[in-house]
Amino acid sequence: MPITLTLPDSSQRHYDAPVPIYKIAQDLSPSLAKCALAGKIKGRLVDTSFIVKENTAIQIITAQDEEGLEILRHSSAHLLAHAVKELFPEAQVTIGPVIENGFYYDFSCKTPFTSEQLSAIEKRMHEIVKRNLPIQRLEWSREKAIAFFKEIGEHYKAEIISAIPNNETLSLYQQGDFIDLCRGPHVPNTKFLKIFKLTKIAGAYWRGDSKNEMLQRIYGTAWTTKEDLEKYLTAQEEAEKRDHRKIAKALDLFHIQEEGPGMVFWHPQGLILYRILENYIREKLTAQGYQEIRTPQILDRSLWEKSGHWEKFHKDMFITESEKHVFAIKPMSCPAHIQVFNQGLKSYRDLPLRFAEFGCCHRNEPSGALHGILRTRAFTQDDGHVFCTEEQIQEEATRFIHLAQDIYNDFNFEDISIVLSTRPAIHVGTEEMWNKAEKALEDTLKQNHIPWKLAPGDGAFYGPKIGFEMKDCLGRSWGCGTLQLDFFMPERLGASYVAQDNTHKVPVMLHRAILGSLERFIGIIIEHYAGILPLWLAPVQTSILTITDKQAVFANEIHQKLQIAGLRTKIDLRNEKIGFKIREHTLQRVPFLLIIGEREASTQTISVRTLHGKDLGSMTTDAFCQLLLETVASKN
RNA sequence: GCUGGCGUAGCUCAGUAGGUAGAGCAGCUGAUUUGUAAUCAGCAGGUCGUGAGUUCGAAUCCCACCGCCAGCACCA
Repeated sequence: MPITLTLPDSSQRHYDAPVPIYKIAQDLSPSLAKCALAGKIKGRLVDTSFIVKENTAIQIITAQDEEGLEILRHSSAHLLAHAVKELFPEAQVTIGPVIENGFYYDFSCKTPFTSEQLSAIEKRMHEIVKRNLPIQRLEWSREKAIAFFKEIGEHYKAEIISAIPNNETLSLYQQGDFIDLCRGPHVPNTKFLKIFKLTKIAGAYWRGDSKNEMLQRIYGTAWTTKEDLEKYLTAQEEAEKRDHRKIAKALDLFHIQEEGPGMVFWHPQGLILYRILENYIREKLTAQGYQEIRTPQILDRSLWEKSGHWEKFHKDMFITESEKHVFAIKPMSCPAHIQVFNQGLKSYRDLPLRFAEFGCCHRNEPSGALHGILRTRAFTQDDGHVFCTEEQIQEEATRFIHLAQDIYNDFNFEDISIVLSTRPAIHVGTEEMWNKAEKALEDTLKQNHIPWKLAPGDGAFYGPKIGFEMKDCLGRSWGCGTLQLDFFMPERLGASYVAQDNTHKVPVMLHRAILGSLERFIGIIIEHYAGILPLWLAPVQTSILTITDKQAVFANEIHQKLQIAGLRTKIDLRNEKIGFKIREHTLQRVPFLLIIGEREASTQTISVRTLHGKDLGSMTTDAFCQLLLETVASKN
């Protein structure tokens, strides 16, 4: 039966009989055939050995295509498993997917891999590549596949097959003696796999469940060209220099020590940044009709029992006691905010009622989760709770999202992902409530044309949430802003208002934060700006550097003027060369350096040098003040 | 919490057939009065994470604990 194939440029090719992809590539051009990794028909990726039997659109995939690179990485994972099996026959293979920038493969083995073994494995991978092994697709029955993997002692593989639905075709891929279960597609030959590097070893639970065995995971990265690989590795090294823990040490912002794991000692410089953020948010919230409150740090166990936290989270709370009463140090402020709401009778006319608190919370996070100031055990939330009617949800959610976007804008964040998390397996409240709540959040996102990712089952036990996630220097995501709908806790803690019809109704509560935790947000912005904070955030905005001590009097006058103008200034009168002073203050990332020598003193001007070494020339102190104040106001 | 790695001066790091510690920077003292990213010299600085053990002798070897780093799990 003749078939007609449509190419990406809309041209057509005719064949008299079914034809494999590699043949089509050959017919198109020999050079294309040489680098063909796979084919794409009807949006589905297939091996080059795949035989096309019907009229269809077709595309040849090479390493230049995004999908081609993914296939390369996937095949690299198989190559890794192949090498491991040759070197460590007793290791069992499990899964080996593609991830951002590379791949990993999980192995079950008695002893973990060492870093020396990692290089040996990498070397073996290169050897296998040189063997030019064809990679062939096999389609076996379930019985045959299970029997095969059991026979060769690959029990995890057998288990994986058992979990695959009966109606699905089982495909396996063979390169030399190595056979792995895989959906495919794969590159046609191991010779295509050259540009890769194994990066790290780590433990990982089988099926991502901590109750299961811990497997040994090997991570690798793979690229189309050597240059891409080098570029990636250099970029990683550069990214590591942005680590907020390193920068904070260099800039003397804060420290954490053994006696207080996950708890921050803020130094003077760091606290300046902290306070700027706090006051900035305070102003924004006040403008949005929030009223700031402050609630106790520890509260009696009975309140946490009522709220449901004791049952669900008491292992994660710090507990203390006094006179036979057990108290929990608050892990969040919401139950306390309801207590404030409950004081006095509330009318529907009071709603929406917006409370804000810079609530210092303690959570006993697992030791392995702690990470600088991005994940701590003590942190301050820019917390807030909106009490409103069901009808007001949409409007309040929209107001919140606009506010969040407005604030993130001031920090020039471009890479924020928005995640909608829906009901978890264990949750309170009725399905009807959840349906309503999830829909309300989804509608808000839709109405505001905000793209989001869905995270099914990731919601809080009392309600669904919208999360704003930001990335750190190494691309790890951290939750910052959040909006959580709660139809449950107000009722549980006895909140009510008098409605228009004179009945008592339970308000809906919106939990919300924009920075999330001040600690985490500061960590994120340090990495985001690589420590070079914009003027409005810089702990020291300008340093005055004298050439000799003859200019001390004039320098002090300037210092005083700048301080009166509300600028954060340091003065360096040390008997050092100007180059030395410039270097030190530059390393401290001070945005503007004022050089004061005899010339300046005699003309009553200042010479301004930017952090990036640009000479702004001489100007009067007043002109400089104005320049800085304008820059601060613009948040640039 | 789990797996692996790591923990030496204020900071960055060196220090294995086990013989009781070293550099640079910072600090202090002195000299230098200097024009846009490191002036010179001298001095001082460490219970080698903590505890217990092996040994004539431990930063080094063994064990336990604490913390940090990476990943996993967790993240109200």
